Amino acid sequence: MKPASKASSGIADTLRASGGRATAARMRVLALLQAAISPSSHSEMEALLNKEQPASIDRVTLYRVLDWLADNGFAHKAADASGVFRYRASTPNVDHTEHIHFRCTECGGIYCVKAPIPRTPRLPKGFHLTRMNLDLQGECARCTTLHR
Amino acid sequence: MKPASKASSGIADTLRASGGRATAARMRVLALLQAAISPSSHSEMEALLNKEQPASIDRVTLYRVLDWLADNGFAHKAADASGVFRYRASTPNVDHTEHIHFRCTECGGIYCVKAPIPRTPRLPKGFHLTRMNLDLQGECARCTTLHR
DNA sequence: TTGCATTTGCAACAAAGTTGCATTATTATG
DNA sequence: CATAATAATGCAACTTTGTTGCAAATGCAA
Repeated sequence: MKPASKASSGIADTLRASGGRATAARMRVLALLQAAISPSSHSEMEALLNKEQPASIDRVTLYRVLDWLADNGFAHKAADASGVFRYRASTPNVDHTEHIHFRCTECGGIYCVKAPIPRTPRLPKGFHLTRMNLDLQGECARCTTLHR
Repeated sequence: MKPASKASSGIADTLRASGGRATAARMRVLALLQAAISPSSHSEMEALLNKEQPASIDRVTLYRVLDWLADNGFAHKAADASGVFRYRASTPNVDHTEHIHFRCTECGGIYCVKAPIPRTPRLPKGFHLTRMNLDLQGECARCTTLHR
């Protein structure tokens, strides 16, 4: 038998797998992100959390939890059309390094696009490339329909 | 003869054409936007303006001028990846949409790279692409030599 | 040149996000 | 199970970015 330090509730193990700790805040926030139908802002998450349990997670902690989730591949973070960051649970078991992302400027959602990565352009002598990023922007299907 | 109210310096007439007034602030800001190689933020514009003439345009006025230019079709306004609004002249002297930019992470310089733009990837149904941006980062030739 | 609406500058405010630090909670280890 | 190490949290204060109301200045038409 394998007792496991605390509760091995799936999400907890997943979080621990990244080297970090499986805290109550992280699990609640990730669960909410996974249940959300569209990318959520910090203030929206805060409202949600306070609704299900008043004065639950500190403002700053929520910022840090969201960023931690994004930094560790559990969520995507992107600014929406009005410049506010929105977070969205990422699809597990998908490697995001080898494909292109489409960013909806309306809702901030990030979608994977099946397309070949363009080959590295030739640079003038002496220039050294360390990062190349193809950024697609526009309006996603959901926002297009909702919007009109 | 047609004396024209004040100075008919091209830009002034263009601005007046939209029904608004051709003020000093609007002309300076539009000129700077047109000269800029990449979209500029409010704070960048403010720094530029103060460099060429200290304490020249009020912070709030600059916000209003930029928004007025955007609202009247002289500029485009969009939030960048970090959530800050950036403005770019809508009819710049040089068209920067058809080539790629290389940003030096050392000196911040931006260089135009002659390289073919990758062809537009196929998107899922309902998705609308409005901007595609290939972002190259690294060290420019000058910094590479200086640095080592 | 004058009248008047439009712009500007100023002050104050608001929202979004960050930082430093003391306290608390998680987890590995004995 | 106890506990020490350290990672995460809460709190207060702060920064940056953007907005609003209003009096004073300016542009423009007549």
